[in-house]
Amino acid sequence: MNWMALHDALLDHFGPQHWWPGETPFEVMVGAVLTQNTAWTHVERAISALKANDALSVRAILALPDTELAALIRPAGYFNVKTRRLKALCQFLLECGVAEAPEQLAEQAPLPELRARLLAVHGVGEETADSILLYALGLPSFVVDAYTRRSFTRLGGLTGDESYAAIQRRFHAELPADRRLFNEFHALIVALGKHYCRPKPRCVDCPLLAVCPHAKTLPLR
DNA sequence: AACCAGGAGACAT
DNA sequence: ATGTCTCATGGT
Repeated sequence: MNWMALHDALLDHFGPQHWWPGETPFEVMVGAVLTQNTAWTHVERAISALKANDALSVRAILALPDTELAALIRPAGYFNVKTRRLKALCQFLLECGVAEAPEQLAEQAPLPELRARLLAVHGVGEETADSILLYALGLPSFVVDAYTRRSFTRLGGLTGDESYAAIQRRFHAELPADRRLFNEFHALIVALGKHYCRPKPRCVDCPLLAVCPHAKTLPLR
């Protein structure tokens, strides 16, 4: 199948997704950690709580006692784990000298090095690193998530057992390194996943099957 | 009432 | 390198 054609079909079907839902680059970074294996609606409450307590900044988060930070982000789940991860991320930004303007992290190194430095931060795995690179810093690093693997497996573009790195290489090979394209495509894939590629699919009559001729014969898993 | 959500780390194999 | 367990709230 043609991956660019799939993007166009998705855009036509679902319309622009306006991702990432967040007002500032730092808010996007925090959201990237909080949404790990968690529904976005829960993350919104946690971020609202942080805002309501003037805690949505690098220094404010680092200044909060763990128990207080955990209480604020409680609705996002895994609050003890995410408390440590948020602090590790903020500590990293502080040490980079971008505590007041986290978006300036993008000026400090080329994309591959930035990615490696993010991956070295506790609690920042591949998807979180790429989410930060793409949606907070505006750099063309494709985000691969559970929906991406499920949707493309079901549409016939992947076998389903590829590693994260292998899937990302595939996207980078199939598409021009355009940050706006990567932004919209990933968001559209999530929209597709939510509607048609849940673990237990309710509706298998996906209107996008026309773009992916092999999809009809694929087992749903 | 089980199942799941825009994962990552620790640990064993 | 790859597989399994844990972390936790709140929707459907």
